[in-house]
Amino acid sequence: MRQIAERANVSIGTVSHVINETAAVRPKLRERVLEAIRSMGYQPSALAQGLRKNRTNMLGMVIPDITNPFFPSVVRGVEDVAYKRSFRLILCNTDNDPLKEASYVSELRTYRIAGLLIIPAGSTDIADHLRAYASASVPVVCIDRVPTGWKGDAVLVANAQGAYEATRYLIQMGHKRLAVIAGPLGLTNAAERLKGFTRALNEAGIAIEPEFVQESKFDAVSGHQAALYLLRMLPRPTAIFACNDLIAYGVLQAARELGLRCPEDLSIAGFDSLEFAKFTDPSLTSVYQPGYQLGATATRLLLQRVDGLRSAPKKVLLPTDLKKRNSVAPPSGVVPAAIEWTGKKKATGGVASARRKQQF
Amino acid sequence: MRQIAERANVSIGTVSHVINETAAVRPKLRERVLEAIRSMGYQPSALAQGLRKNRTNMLGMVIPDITNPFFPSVVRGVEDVAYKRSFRLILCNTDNDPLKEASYVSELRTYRIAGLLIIPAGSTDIADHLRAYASASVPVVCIDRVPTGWKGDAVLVANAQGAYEATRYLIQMGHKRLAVIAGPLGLTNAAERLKGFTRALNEAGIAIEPEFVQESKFDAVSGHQAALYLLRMLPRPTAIFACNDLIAYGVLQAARELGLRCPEDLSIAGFDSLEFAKFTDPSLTSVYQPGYQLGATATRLLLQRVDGLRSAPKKVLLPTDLKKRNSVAPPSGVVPAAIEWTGKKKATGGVASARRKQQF
DNA sequence: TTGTATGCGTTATCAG
DNA sequence: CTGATAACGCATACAA
Repeated sequence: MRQIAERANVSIGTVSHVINETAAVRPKLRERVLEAIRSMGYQPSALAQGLRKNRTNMLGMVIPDITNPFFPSVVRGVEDVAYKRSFRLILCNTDNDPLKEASYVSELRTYRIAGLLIIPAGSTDIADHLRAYASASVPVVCIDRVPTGWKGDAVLVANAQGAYEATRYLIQMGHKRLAVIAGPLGLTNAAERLKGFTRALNEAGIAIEPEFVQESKFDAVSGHQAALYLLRMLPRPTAIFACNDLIAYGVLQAARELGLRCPEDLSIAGFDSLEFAKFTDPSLTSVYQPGYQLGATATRLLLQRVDGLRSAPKKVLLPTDLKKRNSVAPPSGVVPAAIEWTGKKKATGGVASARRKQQF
Repeated sequence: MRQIAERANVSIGTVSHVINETAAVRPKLRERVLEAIRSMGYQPSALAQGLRKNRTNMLGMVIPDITNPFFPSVVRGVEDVAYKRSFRLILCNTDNDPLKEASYVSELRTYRIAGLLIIPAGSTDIADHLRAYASASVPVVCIDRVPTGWKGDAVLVANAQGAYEATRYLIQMGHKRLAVIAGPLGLTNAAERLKGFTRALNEAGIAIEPEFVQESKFDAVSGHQAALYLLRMLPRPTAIFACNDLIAYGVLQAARELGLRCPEDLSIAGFDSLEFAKFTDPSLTSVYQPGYQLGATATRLLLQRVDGLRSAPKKVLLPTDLKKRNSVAPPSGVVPAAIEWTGKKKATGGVASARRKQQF
C-alpha cells in the first residue's frame, strides 16, 4: 500500500479509502490510485486485514471423512455458496475422533474464521467448544447431525421420516421378517433412522425381533459383518434396511457370498442413494438425501448469521426421497399389498424378475 | 500476550521467548509464564503470526471437483500428512474452469500460504501463475496432471504404463476390435493413457480404427454417450478401454440399454479402480491408481520444499496396478492366449461365466 | 476531501 | 538472561 501511495502521490490512508470506498475521494486522485493498483498488481494481505478487522473471510468446515462418499457433495454445496460470497474454506477431517475434532475446532478460532460448519462426531462434549464460538459471536451451524446438548442452528435431513417410508415400503411389499442395520447410535442421524424403522413396524403390528436390530459403523466392511450375522440366523430376515448405502453394499456382498439372490431371496434398502446406487447389481433401492442442498442451505444460514442475523436458533429439516430401484421385491411366494400394485402386471412368482428388468 | 505478560510479571518479549523457545529463560519465570498461559487459555493468533513471519501454516489445495470420486482420497492423503506437520488446508474446487482456477491460485497468495498443491485444469496458462509462486519462493507441487510448460515438481501416476497393461490384457484375452474412450486430451493424464493404449495395439500389430478412439469428459454421462456411439457401429468393438471408472460406468449402462451382456458380448476395462468397482455388475476390471499415496507423496515433497529443500525439480511416478475382475472375458468363441490360462480350467465357451463366479 | 497516527498480536533485534 | 521497541500491512478515528 505504501508503494502505491507513493506511486499515486497520495497518502496511504487515501489508498485505503479508494479501495474500501470508505470515504469519497476526488475522481482525479481516485483514478491515479486505481491505475497504480492495476499497474503494480497490488493484492491486499488477507492476513493484515484479518488482524485489523479481527475477522477473516475464511469458514471452518469440519467433517468426519471426505473419503466417505456422502460428504463430498455436502462440501461442494458449502463451497459453492461460500465462493459466491467470496468466503474460503478450511477443510478438516476428524475421522469421528472426538480429540481430533476438539483440537481442530479450537484451533480454527486462532484463524479468526468468520463462521464454522461442522458435521459433528458422535458423543462428545464438543457442544461446549461450539458454545465458546457463540459467545465470541462467531456463528456455528451443525450439519447432518447434532451433538448432544446443542441448541444452536442445525440443518438436517428428515432421517426418521425417510427411514419410516423405506420401511413401510418393505412392509407393503409383504415382508414380515425385517431386520435393520443401524449406524452408530451415538450419532443423532443414525438414531433417528432407527426410530423411523421402529415406528413403521409398530404401526404395522409387526413385532421387533431384538436380534434383528444390529448396530454397525457407517461403512461397508462393518455392514458386511452385521449382514453375515443376520443372514445366518434361522429363520432368516427376508428384508434388511441398511441405514446407509455403504452398509447396504456390505449386505449385498454378504448375500452373494452366502449364495442368496437379491431381491429374490433378500430385499435390501439403503439410505443416501449415492450416485453409485444405480450401478450395483441389482440397483439399490435407497432413501435419497440431498447432500449438496444440505451443505448449501447450511452455508446460507451461516452467512446470514455472519451478516448479523440475530433470530432464534433455526433447525432446518430437508426432505428425503425414496428411490425405488431393483433391490426390493416381495418375499418369495408373497403377493404384495394391493396398494402398491393396482393396475400393474398381475403379481405372481415372476414378479421379482419382471421388476428387475423394469428399470436400471 | 500482554495479559499473560502482566499476569506472570514479565515482559511481553519474554513470553514470546518461552513460547517459541527462542531464548533460554530462567526456569522460575518460565514456569510462571507457562502457568499463566494455561490458566488464561491463551491461544496465539495465527493471523498475527502469519503477518509477522510473512508465512502461515496453511497449504492451498486446488482441485477440479471434490465430487469426482477419485479426488477425495487424494485430498485425504494430503490432509493426513499435512495434519501431522500441523499444516492446514484451504480447499478450492475449480470445476476445471481456467478462470476460477486462476482466481483461486492468485488469491491464495494473499493468505501467504506456505505451499500450494494443485491438480491443474486442462490447457491453461496457469503455469505462469505457478511460476509466480516459485519466484516468491512459495513451493508448488502438481498432482495427477501437469499444466503445459510446467517444469517444477510433480507427483503423477504411471498413466501410460497402466493403460498399456490394461490394453495388453484385453489383447491377450483375444480381443481384436478394441475401442477406447479417452478422457479430455487436454489433460496430460488422459493423453498419457491414450498413448499406453496405442502402444499396446501397435505392439500387437492391431491397426487402430480411428472411429474406435473417442474423446469424452471424465464422467459417466459423457462416457455413456461415447459408448452408445461406439456400440452402434458395425462391426461393434468387442472390448472398450474406458480411461476412468466413471466413463466405464457409463459404458456399462449403455451396454445394458442396448441389451449387450458384459463380459459375454462386451469386455470393459476402466482406470481408477474406485472402491465401487467391486460392486458393479459385473465387477469392473480396472487400473488401480493410488490416490491417497498421490496426495501423501505430493505433500511430503511440498513440505520438504517448505523446509528449504533446494534440489532440482522432481517428477515422481507412482505405479498403477491392474485389478482383474469380471468385466473382461474373451470375445465370444475365442480361446484366450495360453499365457494367461496355463494350469487353469480348460478354456471353452463357458469360460466367461466360470470366471464371473470366481471372484466378487 | 485528504493526511496522520494508532493499534491489531506477533516476532525479532538489540541494548542492558 | 530479560525487557524495550520496531516492524508486519491494513483500517479507522480524528485532525486538518
